[in-house]
Amino acid sequence: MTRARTLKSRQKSKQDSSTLDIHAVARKANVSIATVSRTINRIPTVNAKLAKRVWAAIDELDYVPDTQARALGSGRSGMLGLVVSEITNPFFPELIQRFEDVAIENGYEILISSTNYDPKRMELGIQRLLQRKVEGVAILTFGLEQPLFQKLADRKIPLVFVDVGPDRPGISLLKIDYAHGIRQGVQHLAALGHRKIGFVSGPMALHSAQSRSTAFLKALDECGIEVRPEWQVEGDHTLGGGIRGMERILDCSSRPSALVCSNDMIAIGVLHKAYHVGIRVPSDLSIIGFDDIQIAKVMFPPLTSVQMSRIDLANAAVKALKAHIEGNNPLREYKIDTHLVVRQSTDYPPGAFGEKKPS
Amino acid sequence: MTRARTLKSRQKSKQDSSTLDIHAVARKANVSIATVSRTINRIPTVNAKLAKRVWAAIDELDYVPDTQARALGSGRSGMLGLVVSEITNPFFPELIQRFEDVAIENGYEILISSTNYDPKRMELGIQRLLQRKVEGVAILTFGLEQPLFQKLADRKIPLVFVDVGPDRPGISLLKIDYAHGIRQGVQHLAALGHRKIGFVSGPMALHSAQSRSTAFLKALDECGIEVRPEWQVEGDHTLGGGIRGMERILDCSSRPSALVCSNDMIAIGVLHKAYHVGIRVPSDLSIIGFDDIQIAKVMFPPLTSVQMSRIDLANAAVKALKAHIEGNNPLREYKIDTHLVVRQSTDYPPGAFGEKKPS
DNA sequence: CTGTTAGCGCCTTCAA
DNA sequence: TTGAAGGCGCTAACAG
Repeated sequence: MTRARTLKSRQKSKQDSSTLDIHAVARKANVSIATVSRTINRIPTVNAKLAKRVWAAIDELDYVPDTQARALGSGRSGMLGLVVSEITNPFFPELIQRFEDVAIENGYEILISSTNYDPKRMELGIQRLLQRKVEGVAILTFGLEQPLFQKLADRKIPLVFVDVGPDRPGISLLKIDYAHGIRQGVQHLAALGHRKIGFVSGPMALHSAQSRSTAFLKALDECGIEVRPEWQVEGDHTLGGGIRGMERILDCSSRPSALVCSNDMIAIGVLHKAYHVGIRVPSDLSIIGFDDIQIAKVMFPPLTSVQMSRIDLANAAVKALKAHIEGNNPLREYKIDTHLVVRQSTDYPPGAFGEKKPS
Repeated sequence: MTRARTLKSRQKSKQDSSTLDIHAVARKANVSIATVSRTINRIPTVNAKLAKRVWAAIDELDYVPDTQARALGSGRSGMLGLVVSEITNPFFPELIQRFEDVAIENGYEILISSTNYDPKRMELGIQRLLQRKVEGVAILTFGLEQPLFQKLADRKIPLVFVDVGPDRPGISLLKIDYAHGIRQGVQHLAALGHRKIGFVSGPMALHSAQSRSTAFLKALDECGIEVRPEWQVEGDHTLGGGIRGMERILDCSSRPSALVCSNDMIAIGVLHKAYHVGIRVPSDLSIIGFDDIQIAKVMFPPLTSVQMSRIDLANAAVKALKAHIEGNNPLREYKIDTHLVVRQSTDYPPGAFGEKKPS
């Protein structure tokens, strides 16, 4: 069966006569390719002398192993997928950065897919993740339709969701304690004397937006503050959503003295609109955001916000995925805390002292 | 030499008896794997009837071709690398998003690598790009040390740089016309009556920061405005850089009435610091940013900024890379325009009317 | 502990 | 136009 040793030379762009592959290294180091492979993979049973020769050869040739081939041979792609809603919302880059760092620390590469709230786009993204044979996927979209992830689940790819997800093996949840931070926010406002508090929510189709809204209503109740439906407006988690939300508030017959927002982008939109119509923050209106993104602290005034740690989120996500992949008894749920960061967008309600009402 | 047909069963996690690979599809469609491959790759010579059968089989089995294997077989990874400085600077996500969109439209996947201004991190990132066998890399870091990209160049991987880069085949440049937008900015200030104009630069190690600074000085000269070295302060392209830059300006014996900033993050930092010490914008101090990131327009006051189109940048980068990869006479340079967007952070200098100086 | 060798899943020439 | 079969570069039994 020995066939003519056809000098391998397909149309591919071979630079020199021999390709810079594991064979070249093996030749140079005078060992077998298996030894080279073992050395690269840091398998401890390799003779130190040989290993040194191998590394030297690698160095000299400037050899870089081909990840694709490695993945094919080993059956492990070494990639984690990360699905986010919208990369242009500053919350996500901060999350992505941390996720990437942690993933790399753990020997994984990441493949990012941003859905932009578009199911079609999301489906394509998932298709790509599938094709690249990701070993696990963190879906940090905060509530987009889960049916779309069915394909991933079908292939038994470990998954991490935020808040809620199917109760099946291979799936973990990052349970965010919205209630805690939001309660702190409402209590903070109540302590300042606010009784007229509104809420600009995210899209109610998003579970996370619902949770925040619910947490707000509950906190209001706990403080014995009346809920005014008119002051519960729905936006989306963008600047525009905040601006439109504020416009809705402006239309109210009577206006709230404080507004809690479902995320910082909304809060910034609200703030912007407020100034635009001459409402001063915090003297006329107190505002609380959610997420505590980086720019929150340099807004004018610096935004009081409920912080949700991107670091904790990313850490937990990678940790969960890794546990699933390696079979190290992954947890079903990972708790993520939230807490209030008080800055200057909240203050006493107007007229709290001496009824000085702005005209 | 015929060896026992060992039922393929390495430790790998095979789900069922047969893997869901191209063979399964071929079997189901009653064709050879070659035909399946051709069908998937949309090679026109495939009989329509067969193709239909193949697609049906693919659909039924929910088959997804393995990109890794495909890459190995074809020698094309289908990936483009994108190196950015700092994913948490809002300028970059806007760029990344567009780059990704365009890349996908053109059949490429992207691999992002953010350097965080850290050479070590950058080297690791490049290593990863190499391992993944990217077909081209856009280095949109605006000026980090190029020697680090030697490895990419050595392997003849098509490269795109911003502003400057080695003049070699396979390398294109995105030439940004900083001068135009910055001149507009300075002229705008001059027209308002400003004669005392300072500049908060980015790190001068960055070519793009130098270019902006140079463009500023040139524009000043063109307007016949005196350059005051004390008012040229160096920062970095972050919020902190802006805050520190403003602190340096505050230390000056006499203060400028307007400040041009090397990017929006600096401008926002400056704005923040200014308010912090009671300087009003734009009545006491006019500020111009650069980049025109999304949040610039919702700052208080909305930031006047020199816009550099992320869309144009991303489009040109992918276009250049694609031209190189496919050998379609790529251009050496692609021009990117900049222009001023006037908002409310610029106004007449203090005392322009009736010498009303704030105490 | 090292070397030999059979795949991994696909692409692509080659012969039919 | 289709099918058969040899790589692509690497990993991981298996035998020594």
